[in-house]
Amino acid sequence: MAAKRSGARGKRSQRVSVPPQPVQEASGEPPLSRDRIVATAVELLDAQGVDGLTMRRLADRLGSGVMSLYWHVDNKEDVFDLALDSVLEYRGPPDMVVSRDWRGEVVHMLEDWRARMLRHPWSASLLPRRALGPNILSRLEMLSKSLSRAGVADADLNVAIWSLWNYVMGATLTRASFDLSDDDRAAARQRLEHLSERYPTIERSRLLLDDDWDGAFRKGLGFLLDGLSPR
Amino acid sequence: MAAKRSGARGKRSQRVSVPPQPVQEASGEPPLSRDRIVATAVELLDAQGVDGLTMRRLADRLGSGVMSLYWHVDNKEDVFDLALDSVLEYRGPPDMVVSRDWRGEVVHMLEDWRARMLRHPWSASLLPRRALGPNILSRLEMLSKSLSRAGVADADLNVAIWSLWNYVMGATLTRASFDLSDDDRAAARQRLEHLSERYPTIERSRLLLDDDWDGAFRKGLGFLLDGLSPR
DNA sequence: ACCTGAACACCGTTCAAGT
DNA sequence: ACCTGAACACCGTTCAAGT
Repeated sequence: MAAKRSGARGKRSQRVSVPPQPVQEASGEPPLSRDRIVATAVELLDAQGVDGLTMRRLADRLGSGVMSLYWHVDNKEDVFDLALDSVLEYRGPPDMVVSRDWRGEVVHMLEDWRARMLRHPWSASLLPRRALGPNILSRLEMLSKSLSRAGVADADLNVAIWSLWNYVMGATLTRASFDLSDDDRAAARQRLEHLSERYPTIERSRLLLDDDWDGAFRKGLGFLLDGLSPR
Repeated sequence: MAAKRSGARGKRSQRVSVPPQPVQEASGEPPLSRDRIVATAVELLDAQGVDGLTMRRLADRLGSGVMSLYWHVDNKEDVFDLALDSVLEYRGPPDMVVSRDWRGEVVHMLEDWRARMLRHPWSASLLPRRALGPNILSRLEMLSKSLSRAGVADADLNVAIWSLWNYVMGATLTRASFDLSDDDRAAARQRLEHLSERYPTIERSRLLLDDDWDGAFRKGLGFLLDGLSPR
């Protein structure tokens, strides 16, 4: 699948004559680059999930040979690391959230983090097993500052940060994978029907059927922050 | 763990003569069975991780052809589901933990859950993406009862359960994957050295170098339970 | 009822080479 | 400096068959 190169020829004949590009053919494909590879990897991951990203498919989308990728990245792991961090950027709280309101700041950052991961469901499952990139480190740095400002003791700071990390990761991972087909939901629902006698309490509270994920996330986060706040 | 049956033959010669097995050859291998497949899958996963489990290797260990497995299980996913639940059994709290102490009960179950998953590090990453098996449902049922008994309002019950689930899953997943080689630790340590100026706060608190995972888990769980307890 | 080998359509990466 | 195809050693699963 080396190139569309000559494929553009005669598609629409009204294109103005392009100034001759030194190396690059007049085709649509810009040259390969780390950035292009990462952006395309994210597209592919969004479309096909973790298992859907293969070096061959990635090269196909980029209109290059498979092995050309290896000039720009070390290996597939590298692609995962780069794609992951690229998705976790944080632009900071909106101005509305006054900077004296540590709780508002923290909630905003964590909800934004979760939302971004849910928009790229593969990212949540990758994050805990990869090295931490700059974007996620920035988020932790911000968290640390806010909690300090909130009066969390230095001795409790790391525990507090990890607790919030754990909560966000657990919630997002679970939500991301339960967001499957309706068929799956129906199957689960049916499996639970005749389980009532073995698990009466969770059956009664409809634990596995409640689907207000956003509300539950926010409310539980509230409880956790209550527990973390200096009494 | 179906049987050692004929496997004992000739190990120590003082075994009494075994009655002749009808079909099975005198070889060491008991016949294939779902249980044997699952037990061997767990061994393989423990030894080689998620990517180490392949149908071919599994068949090898079992001394059978690859395709023989497919008589007993539907596919590889099925093997994962069975292996996963087999590892999550809970035998209940020890008698020491008086049953009036809801907090002690909850902490015991959650620490046992985490410990089991850490003993089989592949299990944590599988749990959120697979259907919930009977053993994990029992744990949730128990959790639900304890929290009810503790006075958590019915309207908060599901949120409380999911919060604890999230915390345990996040903590265990993170711990399981950061438990890598010493080389990795050294590399991370070095990467952080010259990051101090970009992330001063997490650098100062040594967030990424602290390795009292067990202590942090327990302490953070304490904070969360504080937040969940009716005030 | 239980087990099998051959075959198919895939993988990631090494290597030696091309421009 | 950048890109390439062929080759290697793997995958999970379908199929048609054997006992």
